[in-house]
Amino acid sequence: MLDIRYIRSNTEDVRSALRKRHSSLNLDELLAIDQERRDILLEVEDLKAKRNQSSGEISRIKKSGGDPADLLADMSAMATRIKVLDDQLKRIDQQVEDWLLSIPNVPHESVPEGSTENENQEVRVWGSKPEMNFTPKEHWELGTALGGLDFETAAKITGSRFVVLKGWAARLERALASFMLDVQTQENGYAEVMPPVIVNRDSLLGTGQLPKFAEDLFHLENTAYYLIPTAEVPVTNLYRDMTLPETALPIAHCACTSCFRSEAGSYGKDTKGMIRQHQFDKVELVRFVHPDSSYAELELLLGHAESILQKLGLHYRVVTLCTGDLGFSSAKTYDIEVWLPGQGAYREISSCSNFEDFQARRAGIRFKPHDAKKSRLVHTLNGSGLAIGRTMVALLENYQEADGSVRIPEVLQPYMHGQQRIELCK
RNA sequence: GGAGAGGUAGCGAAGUCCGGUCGUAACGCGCCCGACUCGAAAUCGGGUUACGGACUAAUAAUCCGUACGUGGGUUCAAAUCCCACCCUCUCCGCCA
Repeated sequence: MLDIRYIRSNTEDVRSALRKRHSSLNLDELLAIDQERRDILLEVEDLKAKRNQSSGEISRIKKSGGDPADLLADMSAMATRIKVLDDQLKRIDQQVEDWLLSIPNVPHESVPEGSTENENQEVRVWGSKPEMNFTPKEHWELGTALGGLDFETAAKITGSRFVVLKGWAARLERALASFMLDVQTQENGYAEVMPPVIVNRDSLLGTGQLPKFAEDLFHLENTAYYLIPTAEVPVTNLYRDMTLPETALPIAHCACTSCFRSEAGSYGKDTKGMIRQHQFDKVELVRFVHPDSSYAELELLLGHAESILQKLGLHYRVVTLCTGDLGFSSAKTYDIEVWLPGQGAYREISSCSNFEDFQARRAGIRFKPHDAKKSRLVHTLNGSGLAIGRTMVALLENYQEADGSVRIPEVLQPYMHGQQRIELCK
């Protein structure tokens, strides 16, 4: 959410940001209702000031045994008017709120302009494509043949876009989670949490999934609860409506949770395999930082996510999302795209974003500067470190051998009871 | 699921029965500044909510409004009375 005062005084900047995002929102309407709101506010607050004064007088008159009948008549008329104005105000407050909740974040100046992912900007490439003297297979083919991935059974017990992991695959899922969490907690300073994967509306409003993107979420029938699409939601909301001491910043948390996405509107995309599932596990990194350092913090966060791929020896590239591809709440996002030899494509495995104060304003996350009276909004950042299912996909495709087996990278072997190779699962 | 108790500043807590300068919110603790001290403790003095609006270059000062879990209602006036909901705690039931 943007600050209405910022929109008022920097209207052209916001308009230009909306244009870059190809948004058709018309700010004039918002500015008009904002003006109307303040006009009403002015009148009703003036009346309330008078009411407060008279109320005190009535009290005094009554205490000294007098009769405040004249004042009471005045007050009655005033009360009626105040009620009318308060009702108007409530309606218009809601309108302003709805408006503000629907305006996307302003992209950072370093974000390239563009309309589709084709205009994302490559930042760097790490490693190189593995050399294979055979035609690499896709992960679902390998994983199914090796007995670890079972899409058919998942379809029976639940439906499409689910998978049953068996044997080595189930263990590899756990191994990856442990490995990633160990790196982030032991080397990169994140404090691990395990939050609920079911959250309420306020939490989803706080991070920006609601009200605009309800169709992407699983809503639990007859409740006010939703399944989380990412641990970003519960972890960011750990500090909702709190003012933190400045010395506490930066705060860094990591969490491994299941994530649930309805994938409405992605029919036909990635229908085979584990790339796009309704349920998947992900290690998420979340940082709460001082506004002055949030872009340095974004580079740091990106590095933490990259370190996992480097340790796993997986070739990847980093891209900056262009304005047209940028998420609603984000001011700047780097995607890490891992190379998948079977697909012959780079695919997103992590997304690292700086939300600046966009989420903090919605969620009421502030800090108290040591040298100032007023609290300020923190900046929030998050990134995947990493999506576990997609990491398994990358491992299968990158470490496959001509005979259909798959090598396990050394750093993971301790987590796999020393297993060095995935062969047919009995 | 049943019964009971509770939700007021950073924390504890008074006020609620019987509505009226009680929200810059008693009192205690904590925290900040000062005095005393070589320094500290103790003691003494002072200060210490957030948000919105007006005025502003200002996220400074000042003025006004709002907020006693949340949302409604009654009233000239609600922390206080009425209704609904949420959360916490205790006991019982059920249960991984």
